[in-house]
Amino acid sequence: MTDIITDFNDKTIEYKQLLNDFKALLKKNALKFTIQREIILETLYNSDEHLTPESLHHLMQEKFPDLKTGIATVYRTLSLLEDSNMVTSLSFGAQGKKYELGAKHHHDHLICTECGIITEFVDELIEQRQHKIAEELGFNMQDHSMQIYGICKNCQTK
Amino acid sequence: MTDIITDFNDKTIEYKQLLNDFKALLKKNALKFTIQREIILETLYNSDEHLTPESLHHLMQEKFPDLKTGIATVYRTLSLLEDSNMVTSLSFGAQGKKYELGAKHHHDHLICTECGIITEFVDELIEQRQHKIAEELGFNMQDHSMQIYGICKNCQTK
DNA sequence: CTGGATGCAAAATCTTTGCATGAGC
DNA sequence: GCTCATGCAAAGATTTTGCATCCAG
Repeated sequence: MTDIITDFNDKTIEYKQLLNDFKALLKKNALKFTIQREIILETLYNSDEHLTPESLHHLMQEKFPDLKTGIATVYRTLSLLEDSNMVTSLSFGAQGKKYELGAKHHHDHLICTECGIITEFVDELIEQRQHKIAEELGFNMQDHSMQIYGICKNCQTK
Repeated sequence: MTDIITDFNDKTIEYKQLLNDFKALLKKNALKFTIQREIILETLYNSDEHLTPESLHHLMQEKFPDLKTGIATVYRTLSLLEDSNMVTSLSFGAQGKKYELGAKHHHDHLICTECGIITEFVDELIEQRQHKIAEELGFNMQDHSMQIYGICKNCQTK
């Protein structure tokens, strides 16, 4: 029943496929595939962090200094991706929203409040219950996010 | 097993006690108990909604038109309360953060990504699994937070 | 070619801060 | 009385928008 995954190397979706999905989405809506949009998608894909519009913009400028993308384009593309459920936004404590690609494999977080280490896990039973709850309350579930806070084994012995 | 709570009438903490906690907190930090701070706490307590700074400010002005509290005071007090863990903030799709009193009974959130409405629930099975997972991974669990995102019944029919 | 996309800068929001005044303690 | 809190307005941040130009299809 339990299915705990603690490493993050097996991305579930290939970039190629992701890119194709994006292109299909654009075509379907008579929108255009631009180099800026591609780079935004790629940067999101290659980052394991949750990015703010600003940090995403910054990463893009680092990696592609020649192409000076405007921050407005980043905002516009993130909205587009969010509206079509390709990325999700979250915001913890601090100001501003953070975005991540929804296509990466799903996982929850176990966060040590001492040392900050983050362990990822998935529990099938919880996943199922979440769907059930959403259903019972009439929600069309799209996503979820869960964090457990505690003190990790290592920090307990200090 | 399932224990879904969608209404909010069994507040676990009396307002008196909450107020005392707040006063103790202030005293401990050599801060002052002001009428504005009291009204902010009371408004949070009497609201079943998750409030933005602006909506909180609005409610206060409705109920206490004589006392014209500045929005800056609302922001300052919310920061104070959040720093001392008396309130927690959440932020979903839309812009801006929403605050709620942390002293109310424990619950998780179901958030509509269309209209932003937040429904609360508790599921015993999930609570148990969380403890179990933390244990299995050697964590000493302290707390958790969970949000399910989706589209609410109402928005689905639009 | 044509309509959507971009960059830029201005505008609109949202949040924080400085300062003079007012109020707990 | 001191010191912190408040309100106001100005300053900062963040996000959105208008518009001329550019470019994918």
